[in-house]
Amino acid sequence: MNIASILLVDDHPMLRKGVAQLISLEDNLNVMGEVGSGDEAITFAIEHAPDLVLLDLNMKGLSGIETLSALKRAKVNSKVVIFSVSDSESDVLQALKFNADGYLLKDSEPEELIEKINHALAGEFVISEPLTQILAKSLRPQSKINTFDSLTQREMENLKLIASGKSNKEIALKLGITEATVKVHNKNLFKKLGLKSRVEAAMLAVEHKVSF
Amino acid sequence: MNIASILLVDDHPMLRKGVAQLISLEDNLNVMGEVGSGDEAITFAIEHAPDLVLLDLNMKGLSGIETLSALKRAKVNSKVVIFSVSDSESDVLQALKFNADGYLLKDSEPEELIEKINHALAGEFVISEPLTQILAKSLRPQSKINTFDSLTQREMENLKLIASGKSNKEIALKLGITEATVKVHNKNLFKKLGLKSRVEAAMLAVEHKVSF
DNA sequence: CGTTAATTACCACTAAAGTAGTAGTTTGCT
DNA sequence: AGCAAACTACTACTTTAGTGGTAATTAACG
Repeated sequence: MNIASILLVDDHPMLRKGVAQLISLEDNLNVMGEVGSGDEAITFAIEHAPDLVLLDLNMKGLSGIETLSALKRAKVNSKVVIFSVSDSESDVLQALKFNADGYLLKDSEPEELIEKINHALAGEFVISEPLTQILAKSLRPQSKINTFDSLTQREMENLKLIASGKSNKEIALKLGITEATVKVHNKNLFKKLGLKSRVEAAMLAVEHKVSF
Repeated sequence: MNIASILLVDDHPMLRKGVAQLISLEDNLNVMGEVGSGDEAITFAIEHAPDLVLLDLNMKGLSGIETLSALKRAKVNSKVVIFSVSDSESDVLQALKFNADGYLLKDSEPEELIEKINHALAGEFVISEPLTQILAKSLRPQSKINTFDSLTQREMENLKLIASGKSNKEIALKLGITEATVKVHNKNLFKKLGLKSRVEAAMLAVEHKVSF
């Protein structure tokens, strides 16, 4: 196996040194460069095409996510693994959304870090153990389904049909009621949920993973 | 710590025995019962309220998912962990959707199984290692983003704003163009994607995880 | 037996959304 | 230079959506 080149991106030089040291102990890994900002990371990555970029999330200047996004847009052929202290759901999900190749926590054990980096290099998506629950949670029906508790059956049916792209006329046909009645249900459900339009209703429905 | 009671649900007696044996070796775990079908599982669970149900997915009669769904509906206060050979995305996602408390693969190492069961009992969501990638994948933007390749920049912007619930007027304001122009863009993008309304556009956008 | 909530339905509008066709600019490509 | 694509804008409609108010029917609750 070849030696894999790694770019460290973090605005804390101390931490960079620590990680660099750790990585340098591995025979098959090589720290190709260290930079302290997103801008530098992008420049460096485009220039040198490292096999993997270990990217801090909370940086001054360009944020980690922005950097990630820029790297992916630039079609840099490097794996990009987020390396962060944050275990917040939104951070993890954002990273996923922008196609990070992994998300590792800074408080991981050194051995775990090395292991996961190797897996990431092999093309696997890697994520620190404690985050699996977050992933799972975000895929579940939100408990916020309570939001819909105030809706009557009919209103709920309307909501689902709206979210499946149906017009009022089609809904009326499907439910065997008049379009006027459909409008009444819509009006009421909009008011209950504080919505302005059927589009908002549809989006709310998917957010809360209403099953159609 | 108390001894946790476990119900095994699997239509293969041999496998049940194997797992039962494995579990019985643990001091803090106790196999409270073994059943071979979803129906029996539901009856048993309601009757005896085990701390955890280890539930096979592919059973004759009531499927594992149906059983899971029934158990959750019945508000049985047991953790339900799926125990399956299937690592297919749809199975895992379905299990999540119906609020399984975990998803473990039958080819897990015995130690891992025991460990994960304990974690599940402690309230954690558990999942076999190889499945983390599946979870991650299903959260990512589908590669189908190609669908939107035919759209121009402006059409794309319109799409995003539509999907964020904005009206044509609001879109016009935001983009600094007239409402008439917004309608033109909408018309064109609807035609390109074969859509009938902005609601369909919005739904397509979320399906493909367009970033807003 | 009242009362309330849910469902249905109409009317009368106002406001959005969507469709068709025409057309002027700019930009990039040949 | 010439063409195509993208972006802009307008006119003129037609269709959907959404709001407000009124009201009858039914089922559930106390």
